[in-house]
Amino acid sequence: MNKTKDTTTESNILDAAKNIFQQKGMVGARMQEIADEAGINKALLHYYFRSKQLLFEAVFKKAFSMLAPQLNEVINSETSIFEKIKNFSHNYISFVIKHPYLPNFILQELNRNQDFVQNLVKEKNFPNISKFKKQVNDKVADGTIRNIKAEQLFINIMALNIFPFVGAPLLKGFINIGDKEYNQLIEERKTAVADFIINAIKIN
Amino acid sequence: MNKTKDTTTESNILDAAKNIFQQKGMVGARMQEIADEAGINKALLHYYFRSKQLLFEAVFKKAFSMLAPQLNEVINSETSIFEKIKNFSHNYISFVIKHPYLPNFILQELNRNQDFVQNLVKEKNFPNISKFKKQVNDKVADGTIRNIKAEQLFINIMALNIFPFVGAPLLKGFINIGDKEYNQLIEERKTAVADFIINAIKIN
DNA sequence: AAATAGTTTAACCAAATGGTTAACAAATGT
DNA sequence: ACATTTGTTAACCATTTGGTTAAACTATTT
Repeated sequence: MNKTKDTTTESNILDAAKNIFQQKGMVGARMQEIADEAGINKALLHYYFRSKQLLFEAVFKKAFSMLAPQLNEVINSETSIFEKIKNFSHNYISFVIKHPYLPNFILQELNRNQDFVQNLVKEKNFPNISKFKKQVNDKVADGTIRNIKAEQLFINIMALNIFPFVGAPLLKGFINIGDKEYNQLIEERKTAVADFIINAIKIN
Repeated sequence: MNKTKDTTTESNILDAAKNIFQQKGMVGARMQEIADEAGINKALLHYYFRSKQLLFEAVFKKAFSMLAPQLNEVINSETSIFEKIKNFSHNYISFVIKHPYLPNFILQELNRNQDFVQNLVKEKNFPNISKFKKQVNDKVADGTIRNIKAEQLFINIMALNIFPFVGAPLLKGFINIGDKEYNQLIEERKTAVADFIINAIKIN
């Protein structure tokens, strides 16, 4: 019947584990805490997912799969570079506002276990920027945008979109503002980031 | 005599703790591992620093104090905005190449303990961007740079400089390159980042 | 209704972990 | 020389933690 929001034990666990893992990370999270959050016994966690490691991987892959397709979709669409940058920035920031722990969680765990990323790259649907690269190179060649390496532009796009979330505590400190004002700045970035990037690369 | 490189036990410990904490974080680090790294007994850690928490705080503050003054110095210098952006980017990236774990360590721990940042803000020498803010507003007013909020420009500068380090594993995966090629990209960013920013804001 | 398979729990366990203690060694002062 | 402080260690301890077991409970099948 209700396929969208099934409250089976398994998805309950995944949901609870997501909350705890994203707040505390793999090493910081306790199985007991996840069990409590899910309102079940600790042994039941091991019944559904054999170990902490396997539970973590299930949560991580699910989290990653929420972000990767977005990137893929935008970057491989048939629109112009400028449109891609606008769409990606707006979509990504809107999405992450709803899942604020996500980027930090993924970055932290990827840094903790460098090999982990090898695993992800192999999976289908892992973002591939070759199309984007070609597009940038073409537009540099025909004089639409300034001379820039596609890789550098890509890094810049990711940096400007993702960093404000992972660096939020630091930035709030530096700028000396509270949550409310900071969220307002983030909100503005839905369009401001693309404007900034386009100004940086566009010729006339 | 040798004030620069004293190899007293205390600084030995701090050095070992820095290595372990920066790689594994506060929760992931083990006191035994730090003791081993320092080549001493575990009890000696507690003799010098009473607890893991206090040892961690000592390491963290030392790490933070390596980054903050740099930012302060550049941002409060008497040079033009463009010079500031150039200097900061070049200095920061050069510095972090030598201490690659530093940004991720600080960001991670700041995210883990949101209150911690309150502590840092109070300390003297904590970066203050008010001078930078005024400078940006002036330059917007006199038509030197495009209309942009100083806060947004500041976030962008930080993002473009810091993110390539904390997001390295992810970016290497997306761009599909190895360490060597990625380090080369980072090297280029010493100048490329400032060019990008200046292009984004400069009018003619 | 009896048997079977699937789900959930309380109690338990071994290993790991931060921290302590008490004894020992090395400086340091008198 | 002796006493006192400072530095260092091995052994120990209480607690936490991931994981297991066996029993109980529930749904499904026969």
